[in-house]
Amino acid sequence: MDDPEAEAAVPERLPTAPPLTERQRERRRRILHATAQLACRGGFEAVQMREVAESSQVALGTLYRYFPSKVHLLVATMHDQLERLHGTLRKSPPDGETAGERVAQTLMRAFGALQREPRLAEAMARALTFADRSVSPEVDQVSRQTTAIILDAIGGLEDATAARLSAVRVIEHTWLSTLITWLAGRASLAQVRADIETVCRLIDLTEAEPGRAAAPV
Amino acid sequence: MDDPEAEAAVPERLPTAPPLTERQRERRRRILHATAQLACRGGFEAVQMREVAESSQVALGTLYRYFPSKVHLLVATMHDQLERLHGTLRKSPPDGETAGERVAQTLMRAFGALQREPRLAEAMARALTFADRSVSPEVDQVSRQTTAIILDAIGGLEDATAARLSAVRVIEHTWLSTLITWLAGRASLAQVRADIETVCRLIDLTEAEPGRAAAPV
DNA sequence: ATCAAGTCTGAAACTTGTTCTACATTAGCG
DNA sequence: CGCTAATGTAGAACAAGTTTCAGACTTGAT
Repeated sequence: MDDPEAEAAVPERLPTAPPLTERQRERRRRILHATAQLACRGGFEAVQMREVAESSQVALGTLYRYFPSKVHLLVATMHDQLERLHGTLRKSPPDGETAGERVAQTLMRAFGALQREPRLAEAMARALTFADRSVSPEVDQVSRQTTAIILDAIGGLEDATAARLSAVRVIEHTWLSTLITWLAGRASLAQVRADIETVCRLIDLTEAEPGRAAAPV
Repeated sequence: MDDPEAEAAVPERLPTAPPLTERQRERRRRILHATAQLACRGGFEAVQMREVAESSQVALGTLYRYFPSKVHLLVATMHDQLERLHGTLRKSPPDGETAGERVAQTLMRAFGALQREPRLAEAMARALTFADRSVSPEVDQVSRQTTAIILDAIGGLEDATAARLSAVRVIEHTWLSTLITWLAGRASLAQVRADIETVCRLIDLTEAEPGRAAAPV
């Protein structure tokens, strides 16, 4: 019936971006701000739709018009925060020797940033992994953002090989998982660091697209 | 306050296993069976506590005495299913050349098994990553099981080095994440396979512990 | 067999995500 | 301007996870 294996093709209605008026963009901003604030105080469960609506001075129905579910709301919040983070990261590029080291460095920096508001991070990360098919487009967006951050750290503007893209995906998975594991108190910071460094070695095992200099083992 | 960084120490009350009577074990079995059955039909959302209670002929309050939340229930179900799976896998060990190949082979086999009941897999996997601190002991149990499966595939009975353990954790994260991503329709089977194979290379980059071939403790 | 403690049951209540309804406001347009 | 469709509002209603409670049933020890 609706098994997976519908081969990942989910355009949905992201492309349909009806231009928002000023007041609407303002409302949206207020909502995301209220969400982040509530999340900072008490994580996922403190983000209650009625509270968000009240804090952002918007009716519950309106909140649902902007974000069709709590998960959508939190994934959008993650998108928002990641954008900020990506900007920050750009300003001080990693200085590792190999691409793998640079990626590890960048991810640990990102990790540090999220650590500063652990409850917000928890809310966003849990929403992200709890998301079902109906949130796929939005989750994909976040995923593309993460990919962009990693590719930035690798540095080369070249197209990556399939092997390298696979490595990037694996790194992404690992990054999110370790984050969640740490947030749930099931892993120490040392383990997180070790795992990030471990997985980032995969980058140095893959060649960049021909014509570029890369450092194999 | 209760930030993470309480340095991952979660004994909780798993050690306190009050011996169950026969009828109790029977009830528990019925509950897990009903859960799996409902999950097979409609995934996470079809597992409704009232339904589970009714299907397993147990009062709602009793269900909650056995499993303090829906997430606990589904994580326990995963534990149950993994036990079964581990048994199956043991019977036909992987035949790859390198440890990494064997691990990849085993994980793809496990993946195949879960694919057969995608909705059940979805329910269990989502519960697992959605779990918060209150479920840490149970999630850890599942994690240990997965680790055991991977170590089995590696084959050596030797203690693994820290580097290798880190690799195993990374593989675990990747395995779960790809599963979820596939279940949500955001990745193709080919990508799953590529990512599993990619991450399993990490195993062949790490040496097994020198000399000793016995279990300490 | 009996009693106390612990378990189970059925049903209602409570919480929070989500939906719906009836009405007010706004924005774009002829 | 004045209309109309879309958007926003307040609040009730609904759904499913979780809690609570009074009373019946088991169990284990005496």
